[in-house]
Amino acid sequence: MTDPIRILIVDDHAVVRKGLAMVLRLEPDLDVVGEAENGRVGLEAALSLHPDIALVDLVMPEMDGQTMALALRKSDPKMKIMMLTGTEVDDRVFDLLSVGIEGYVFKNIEPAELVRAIHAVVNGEAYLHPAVMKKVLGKIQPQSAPFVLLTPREMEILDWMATPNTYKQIAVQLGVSEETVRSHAKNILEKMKQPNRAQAVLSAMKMKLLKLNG
Amino acid sequence: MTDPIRILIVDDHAVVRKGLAMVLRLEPDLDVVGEAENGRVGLEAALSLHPDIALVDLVMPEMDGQTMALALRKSDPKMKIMMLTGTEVDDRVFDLLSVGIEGYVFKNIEPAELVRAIHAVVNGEAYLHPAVMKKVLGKIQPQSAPFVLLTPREMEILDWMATPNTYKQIAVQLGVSEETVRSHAKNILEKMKQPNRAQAVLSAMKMKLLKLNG
DNA sequence: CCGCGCCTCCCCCGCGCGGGGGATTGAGAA
DNA sequence: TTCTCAATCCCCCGCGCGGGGGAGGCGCGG
Repeated sequence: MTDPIRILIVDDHAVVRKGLAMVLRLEPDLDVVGEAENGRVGLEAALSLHPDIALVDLVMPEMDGQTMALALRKSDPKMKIMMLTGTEVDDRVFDLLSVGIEGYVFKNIEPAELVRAIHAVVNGEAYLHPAVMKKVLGKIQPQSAPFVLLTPREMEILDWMATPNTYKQIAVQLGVSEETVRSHAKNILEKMKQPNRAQAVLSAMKMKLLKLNG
Repeated sequence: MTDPIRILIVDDHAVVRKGLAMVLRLEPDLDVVGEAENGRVGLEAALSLHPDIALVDLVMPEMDGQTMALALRKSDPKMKIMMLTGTEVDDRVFDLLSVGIEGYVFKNIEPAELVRAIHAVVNGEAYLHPAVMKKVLGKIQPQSAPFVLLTPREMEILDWMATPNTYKQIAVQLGVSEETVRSHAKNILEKMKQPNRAQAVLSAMKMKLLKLNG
């Protein structure tokens, strides 16, 4: 067997901390190495204790979980972070997830489930509560609002407009005159109601007409 | 108690179908109402049987799971779909998820976990295998934005560069001179090695320095 | 047949912008 | 203290680009 998983618990409610610690200590391969009552203290504890994973409450005095997670990400990008919250799931989860946390669970989670979640996260996977996952899925699905008023040729030009090429260079690539490209570009800008090339490309990407190849 | 959950199993391997059916029938609140050996047959079965959820294998002859899921989505958007696959997780999962399935599990899943997944999905939640979830998360937080060579002020200017505002207008907004903004912009372009404002913004978005607010 | 949309090409104008210089201040590191 | 660097401001130049105009050919549907 490998070393036990070192866990730091950060929550402003002592009863929650104690409860979590008790549950987790029942597992032989889990080791609660520290507790903290807010983000500021939790951050210090995390940086000195170097746990494998930090269970962090979202709402706390002094420094909230998101702020702490952000700071922790910068200081120690490898440390896993699992966020603990109530049961509300609003759009702020995306801000949270964009911080780069690996786990997101609710406080009413089943102990066995939490243990599994911790293992998953420490193993480099990610664990989100299904309700949160649903929201995330909904975000990547919304997909293709097919607002295509552009002709095929204009779509092609639009693709090229997302490149560093000047209209003259695009014209060479397409084997037409620069004036033709500029003419298409003008029509595109007008149709999309965008003031310039940069905004047109940005707008196109937002409405999924273009995909960022990267 | 409510009625049992009606399940349709679609897999080209009889042994998998039988195995799944056997495991699921052990649960009193689960009811396997049908089996099918490929997407085409599965689609017909789904539309006639109206199960609560369809467990669908990804790779099948005649019609694969993704095609079936897509067709099923159009015919009966409320029916839940859980995709079953091997253990490979490549970028095609995003095509799959964009179809709008609610579940994505591997065939080597623990029976108890599968049961929980089915319940979660039928309850309107979503269930993804942690490895898949990790990939999805990586998509919305492609994470580790280490490439921050920009100063805070430059980041601020970069944000504004993603707007239709001219440098002069940005300067007014920030309460500084146009020359200052242009100076920052020049430094940004040089640091990012981008030829112009449009490419800088695009590039910034690709490396997630900027997020498309939409 | 005739109109209409699409693609092609052309001209002019003015300004936003990229790229090249440089200067000053203040904060923080060496 | 000295030196670096972020942040501020200034000048000049040339070109890419947005916006305005117009025109001809071609295919397609009424």
